[in-house]
Amino acid sequence: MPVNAANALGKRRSLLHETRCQNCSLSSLCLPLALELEDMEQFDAIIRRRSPLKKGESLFRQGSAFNSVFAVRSGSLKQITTEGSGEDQVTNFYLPSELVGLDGIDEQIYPGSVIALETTTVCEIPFDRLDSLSEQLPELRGQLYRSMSKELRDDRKMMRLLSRKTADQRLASFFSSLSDRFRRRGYSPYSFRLSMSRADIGNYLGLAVETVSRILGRFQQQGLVEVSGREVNILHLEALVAQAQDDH
Amino acid sequence: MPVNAANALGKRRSLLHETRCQNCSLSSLCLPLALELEDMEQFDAIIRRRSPLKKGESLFRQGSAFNSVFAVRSGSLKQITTEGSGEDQVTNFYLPSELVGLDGIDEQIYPGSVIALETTTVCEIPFDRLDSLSEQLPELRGQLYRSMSKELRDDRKMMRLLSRKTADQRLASFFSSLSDRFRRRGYSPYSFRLSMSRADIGNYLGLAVETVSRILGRFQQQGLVEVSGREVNILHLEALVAQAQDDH
DNA sequence: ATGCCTCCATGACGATGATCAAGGAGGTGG
DNA sequence: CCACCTCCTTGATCATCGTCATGGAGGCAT
Repeated sequence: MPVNAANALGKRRSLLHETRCQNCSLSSLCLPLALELEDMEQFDAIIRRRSPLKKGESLFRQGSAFNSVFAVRSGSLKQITTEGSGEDQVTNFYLPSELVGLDGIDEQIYPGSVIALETTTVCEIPFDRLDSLSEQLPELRGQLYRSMSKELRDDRKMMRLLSRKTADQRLASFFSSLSDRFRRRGYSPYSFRLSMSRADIGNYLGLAVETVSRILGRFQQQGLVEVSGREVNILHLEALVAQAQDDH
Repeated sequence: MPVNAANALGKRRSLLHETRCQNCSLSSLCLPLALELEDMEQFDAIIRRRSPLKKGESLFRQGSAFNSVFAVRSGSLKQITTEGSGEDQVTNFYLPSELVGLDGIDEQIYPGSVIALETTTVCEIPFDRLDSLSEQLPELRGQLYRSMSKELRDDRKMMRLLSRKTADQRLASFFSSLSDRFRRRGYSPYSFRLSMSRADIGNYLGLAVETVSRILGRFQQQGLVEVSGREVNILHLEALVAQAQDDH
């Protein structure tokens, strides 16, 4: 088969199979999850495909104009906000199917930069189109409300973590939460690769890098996990979840 | 005038002047802020009035079924979440015009209890009616999206506060934020009464009560504020705001 | 390979804020 | 008016975790 024929086929395949919500393996987790096939096509029509982001590239920058929300298709990202002359703060990590940018609706400006932690593809959803479509599709509207509501709940959990949990509990929470998110996406909840650095983790959890390192070492000694660089093997998930609770 | 006539008049007055959005002094801050008069009447029609909550009474309990969101009309409330056998965590304070309960949409359950800090009146907005009305009124829908988005942004700020700021900065942030919220509501930004206890403040900010006391004392010595019990007098708002930034 | 990054681990020290303890103030109900 | 309770303050001590410092490991370009 000539090379360009293969390319054309590849292009066609991706158009047919990869870039449409119906064929997306994430459709049961993503925004259109509640839609009928017919409605999904309408939704699909407003999506803009994006070329993949490379590690370190930003989806958008803090302060730039809000136009779209984004659904992560593959890879992962971090959100960072810079305030005054203070240093950055990692406020979120995003995994496939999660919605990025919802906190920009209010002021029509993105309140933080979002940066790819690895090669990452996203679906861009122009918000004005999404809003009008949500007028016609109650299911879509409901799902959008639910997504935002869930993010609010998750934030409250994070606030609890930051204000009441010890460093060990924070790390344990972080790993069990990651494990759970991988599980929901069909990956192994026991064995995965961290796409973020220790510094990112520490910043997110309100801990110094050194503390993260030390505690990971301790977890390893206790036989809870096996960590080698960014490869993680959870040996004793139960115990980790128990550690994560703050009811010592 | 006979007593029951006075009562009837009182009832009528409140119906005409106090219980309708058009006449509410908060309408420029509250959910229907973007609505035309005509649309506001529609919105008004789905509101359920509630008899005032007394101090300590709960609007709803953690875990109870989600049916409505609430707009605070007067007074103030705190949201507290209890996790496992751990102690309570104060996750929010609500002032007039703010929306309570948005984080319950997702799981159709309120994720925390909401308790009046003083005599408090709220407007109940059944969510299913709000949702259908938001189909017909794009302005209302937009405002709802914006409210949730704003809450997300505020949460991110709180996360930053909890993970990066010192105890002094937290208190300074808390007071300047309160000051600002009072100002927006037409009250003095310099002189107000705290409706929450030191314990609530500490819990909310991730600090021990003792620390809150000590730092308030220090602020007072520095001439930043005057505090007597729950009465607060801000003497040097600029300095307080400066303290609040974490760019020492 | 070699050098130069960034990232990660580990040790020593110190500061910030939690905990423990005790007492005062103010409000409420008898 | 007194007793009691909750709320608040202040002091002393201690632990957790941040900071500083150093060295190793791995990736990437030359």
